Amino acid sequence: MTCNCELCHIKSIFFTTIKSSELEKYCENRIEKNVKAGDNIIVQGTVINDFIYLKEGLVKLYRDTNQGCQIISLGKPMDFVSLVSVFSGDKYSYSVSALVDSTVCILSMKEIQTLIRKNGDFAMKLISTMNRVSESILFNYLDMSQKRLNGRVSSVLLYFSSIFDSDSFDLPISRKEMAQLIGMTTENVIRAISDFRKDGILDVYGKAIHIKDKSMLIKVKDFS
Amino acid sequence: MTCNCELCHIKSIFFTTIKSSELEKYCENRIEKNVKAGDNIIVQGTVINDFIYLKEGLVKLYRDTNQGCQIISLGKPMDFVSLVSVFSGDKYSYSVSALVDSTVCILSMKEIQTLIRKNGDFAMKLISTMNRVSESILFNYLDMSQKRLNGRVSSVLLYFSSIFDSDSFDLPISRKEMAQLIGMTTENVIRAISDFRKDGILDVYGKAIHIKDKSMLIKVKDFS
DNA sequence: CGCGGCTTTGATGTTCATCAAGTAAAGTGG
DNA sequence: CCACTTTACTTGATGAACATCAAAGCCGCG
Repeated sequence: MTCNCELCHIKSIFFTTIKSSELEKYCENRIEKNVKAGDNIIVQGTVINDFIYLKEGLVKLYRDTNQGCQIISLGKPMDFVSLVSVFSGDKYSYSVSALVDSTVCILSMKEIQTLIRKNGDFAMKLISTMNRVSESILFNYLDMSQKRLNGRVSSVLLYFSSIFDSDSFDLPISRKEMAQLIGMTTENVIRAISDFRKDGILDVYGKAIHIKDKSMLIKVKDFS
Repeated sequence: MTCNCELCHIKSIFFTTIKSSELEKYCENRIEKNVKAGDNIIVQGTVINDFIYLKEGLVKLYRDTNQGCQIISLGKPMDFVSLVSVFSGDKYSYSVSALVDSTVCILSMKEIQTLIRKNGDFAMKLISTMNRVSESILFNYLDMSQKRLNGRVSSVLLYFSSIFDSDSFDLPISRKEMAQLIGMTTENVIRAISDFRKDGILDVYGKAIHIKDKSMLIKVKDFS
């Protein structure tokens, strides 16, 4: 395989701290894998051997509890996939699956651990990246918990609008998944979207969303 | 100051990876500080210069938002104080204050960064400790969000029972703080505690709590 | 083409927030 | 040390937000 990590658009996460001469070695040992929408990338309860990150696409991080399925966060490239528990336990405490066709890169944990020990700059970079991601997940959660139904749905819609960089997009998740993400019931998510449609804030055709009144949607996010 | 880090009961967090000969240097540069119940240790919005950890006592981590004050988590020794944002931003995104008389140790961030770069074992230890703490805060949040009022209050009471290692203890937080911790109103926290008292699960005299029926309290935690 | 899961709407009930009002406790200044 | 003020605590009544249940249409997939 031709090594192309030098050209990878997210190499800044790890590889700015690695000399080009060394990079080739890591590059060759890595596995790049395409996953289809719906495919599992990580399964809760399995042993952690790999260090996985998302190169392209969109994923959901979730966990199954006896109260049902709970979506912890959505991840895009630059957000980690191999997140929190990678260095804290021996088994994954959550699952990850692709929401759209995606590409992941897989390195062995051992190799990463060796890098941490050998390359202090890499270690620093990794720590700050992981903490930034953990913090954003946690604070997003704290923000969400202060909002009511309509505010939470607005947040999610605006999140998609921002990552797709458009006011028109196809929802990459079902109504049910949105409910699992914001901690409400499917019925009430549907009602919220319906309200937005009736109020002229959105056009909705199934999964296709067009935001007609963005400033209003932002107001709902901030004051609801 | 006599260096006593060798004897510190929480030196395992950091200092098992540091040679005794070197330890003395870090030990001398550190500041040990006693704080009284109610005192601030970290103030949201201030610049991060120090690496602070809790040696003894109990603290609350909280943030002020325009919706009011939100308690993010409680921390005891071995849980970090200088948590998430230490390596992810330049300002604290939360405050920390002591719930009981406590002792903190303060090192300079620069020194810690030097250590990370120089000592790979230290870096690994630090990463896994920080991730373990981040993960436990996040998953505690996820668990809480699946419970209703009485279940959340049970969880908090059982948490205190476990850290004080007794069924009789003085609540180190007010009803209002418990409300901010579990995301409910003060009135409803009081009602929940009142219910437990009426049902013979607790004896309550102000802040003094005695758990009379622990198995019932656990059932409430698990099924409510 | 038929089955199961997703979506949608309505009706009903539960859980919790809000408002109000009063008591107890704790801090403050003379 | 006491009067005063503020903050914490407590209970009840009411209403809002959300879950649950039910029923029906839709869509995709084997």
